[in-house]
Amino acid sequence: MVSNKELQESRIRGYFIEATKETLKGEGLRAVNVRAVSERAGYSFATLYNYFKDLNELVFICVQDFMNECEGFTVGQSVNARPGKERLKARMKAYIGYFTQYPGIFELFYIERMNDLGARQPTARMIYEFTDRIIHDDLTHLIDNGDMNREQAELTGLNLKNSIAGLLLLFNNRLQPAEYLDFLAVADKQIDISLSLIK
Amino acid sequence: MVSNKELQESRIRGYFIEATKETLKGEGLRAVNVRAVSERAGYSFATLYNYFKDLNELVFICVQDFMNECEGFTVGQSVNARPGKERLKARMKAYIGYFTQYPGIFELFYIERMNDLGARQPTARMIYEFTDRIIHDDLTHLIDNGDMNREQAELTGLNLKNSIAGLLLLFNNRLQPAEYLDFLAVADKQIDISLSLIK
DNA sequence: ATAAATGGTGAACAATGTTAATATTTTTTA
DNA sequence: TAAAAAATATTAACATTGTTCACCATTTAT
Repeated sequence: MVSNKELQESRIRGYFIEATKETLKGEGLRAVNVRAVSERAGYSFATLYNYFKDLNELVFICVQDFMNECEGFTVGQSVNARPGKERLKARMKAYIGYFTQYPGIFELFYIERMNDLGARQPTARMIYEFTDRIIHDDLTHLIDNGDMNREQAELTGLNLKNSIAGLLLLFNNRLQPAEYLDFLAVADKQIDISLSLIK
Repeated sequence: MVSNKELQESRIRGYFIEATKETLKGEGLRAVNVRAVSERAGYSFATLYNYFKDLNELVFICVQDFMNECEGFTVGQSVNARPGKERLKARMKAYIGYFTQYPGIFELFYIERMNDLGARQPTARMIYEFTDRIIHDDLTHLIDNGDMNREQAELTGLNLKNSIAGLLLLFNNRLQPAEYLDFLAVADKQIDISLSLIK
């Protein structure tokens, strides 16, 4: 059971977390600063430090929430696709769509420096394994269906993880390709290459 | 012809650029700040602004130099490899080696925000096309040799570019895989997948 | 020799993260 | 219920970093 005190404390933490998430989605990571977030949460900037070790901790607490949201989105965008190659492709496209719609969240997942390395190691691993989780169902389905073997599935997953991270990095951070439509075409091609081990 | 004035000016710019490059290679991008670089160059921090628009401009001027260095390194590391698949693989490994040896340069190429977007567009394109340039010779060789067609070469290049960027991003920024030896093994696998369209 | 231009510098300001002392509110207790 | 104690929130202050500007020194031109 939770005491009143714990409940109240977790509510206030929630206000800060919500303010951070809104800022991240709206204005991006660079707009997230102690004063802006605290004002949005309805507190003075110093109050933040009564509930979080530092700004970095607060920011990385958002990762879990965004993961769930992103996973829900990709699954939702692929309900009508046939399990296997078709659904995997749909999910990858949704995944890419999510991170281009919210470049601030991409920054948070892949770019932002994790200052306190030891403490953030679990987060780093979580992020690393996040793509795997989204891919997992369909790769299993493809293996069970005899469309590829375990080895090929592993390689496909590795290639998807790396190439999509790179694709998003180059588009979000380097604006290459410069036009969104060109980017979508390249993304489409890239997914097809990654899935070419499937029978 | 260059006037005395131009020569002197370009020398001083060179001192700042050299100081920035040393800092980038040694302590990384986060150690690059106006006061540290200026002191290393032997001038006051304010002097920097007599020669460069801002710190960002100075930092991005280094890109060209590092590109040349990186290209020289990858070519040097692959002189004994047979042109085609073998040399391409050697070059990709050298490329990866360069950016893991100097994570600060990786940050500069792929991560660091380009503040003034319009002005930095050429740099962004240059970086985007840099990998292509390193890959180009061997892909051409493979096409001429009948080991793959033009379409397959394009896809291979795209996949290499994206997946290696992603691989480096995840290792340098998220420490995944956590051990360098594991990372090398993953990198090796990843290159093989990308090159699997070659006969 | 003096005036003008050039180049270099420190002072100063703004933004941001963070800490510590202070003020305020809530809770406890006599 | 009123005073004391505990908790919570806020303001003041400092450090770091990027940047601008007025000023000083030095060189160059007249």
